[in-house]
Amino acid sequence: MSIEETDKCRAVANAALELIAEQGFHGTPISQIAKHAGVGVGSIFRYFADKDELIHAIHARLEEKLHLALTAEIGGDLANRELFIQLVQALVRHLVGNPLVFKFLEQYLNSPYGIEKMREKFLEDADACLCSDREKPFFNLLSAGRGKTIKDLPVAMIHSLAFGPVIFLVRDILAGFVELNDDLLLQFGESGWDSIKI
Amino acid sequence: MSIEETDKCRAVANAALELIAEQGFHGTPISQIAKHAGVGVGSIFRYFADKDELIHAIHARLEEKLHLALTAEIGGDLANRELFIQLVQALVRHLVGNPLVFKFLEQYLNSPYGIEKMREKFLEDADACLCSDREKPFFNLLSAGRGKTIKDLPVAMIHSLAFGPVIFLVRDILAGFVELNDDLLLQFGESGWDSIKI
DNA sequence: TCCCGTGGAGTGAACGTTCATTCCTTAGTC
DNA sequence: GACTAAGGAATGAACGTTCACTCCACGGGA
Repeated sequence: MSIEETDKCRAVANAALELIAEQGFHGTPISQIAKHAGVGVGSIFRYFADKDELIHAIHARLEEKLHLALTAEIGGDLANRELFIQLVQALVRHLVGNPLVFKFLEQYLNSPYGIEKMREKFLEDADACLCSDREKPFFNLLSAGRGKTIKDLPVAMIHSLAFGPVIFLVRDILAGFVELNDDLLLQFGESGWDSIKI
Repeated sequence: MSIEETDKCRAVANAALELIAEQGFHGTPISQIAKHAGVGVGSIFRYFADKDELIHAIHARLEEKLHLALTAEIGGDLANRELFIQLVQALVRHLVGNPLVFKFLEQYLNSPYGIEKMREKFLEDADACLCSDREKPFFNLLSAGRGKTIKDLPVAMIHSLAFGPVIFLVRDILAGFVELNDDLLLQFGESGWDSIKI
């Protein structure tokens, strides 16, 4: 069942997102999700075949929202300094502004759930996606510039250089280890570009 | 009990490392670890108070080995292009050469186990360590160069720029998405430096 | 030399708990 | 009354942990 179909469905998904982001997949029993959503345990299994399906549905929704949030702000060729920096800024802002999303996705991508998803995606289209759906559109745009404005390295390496720092930075911001401001974020974006530009 | 005290103890730790790296903490029951180690279930609880203690002990051992592997190769001021590049190369090589170590540590640091460890460390010495023990010595060396050869950004940000790409790259290499050679690794190290150098 | 007593390492069946999932009951709507 | 949605107690599987037991190495007495 689609995650958006009913109010209860959304309530379950939101409750699950909140709890899982804080406690992890194995730390949040269905019963707790049900209570937090104000719903009976049995109802959850009316909306989702099992816990896995619930988790995958949440992931799909978050990926979609993230995608929309970024494509709304960014358009054009990322093999271009200013657009790349805008992308990095938008990505950091979105993730910092939605900590639950970040925490959930981080867990998802570091779990058997995400690993499998990632591998499926990789097999079906080796050039299009590496670590997650998250960067797919940007990934293509980045690889387009290889050898022109961007170093002629394997796409996965460009990807690591571009997005590795972003994930680490967001993690540290949410942990309270860094305080971000506009100027710092700009410098961070520029630094990322420095690592991949020719 | 120390992880090195007896052969059986080591056998348990090695079995646990192998299984947990592949299946995750929650995917590997004690019973399976016992079988894989050729040991009775009860014996494990003779060596380690509980499952958590076993996991922490493995983590401690891996951190120590990693630390030794890197300090053996690297000495001097990392706020210096060549040494920084050497560090990145050594780190990637060690992690790629010991996939189980990488997979275990990645899981550990993304779990409540590691998060707590990380926070403890941070509270006890806010400047010394951020994401894990892994980079502590290098972290200090990196922060020493801030404003001289390295950009004057918060230490955590330098940290993200320096190590974020490394972790992402190793993950992609182990997943089979990139094939590494000496030249590529060198270019990768140089790219990392480009992002943090003034 | 042999035998028996002792201590402690090693074991795994059994226990209690937790959890995902089921399924029967109830409430609501037409 | 018939039908569907919702609820939550019941269920059974899986897990971490315990504990009563086995086994072996060793030492001292005969």
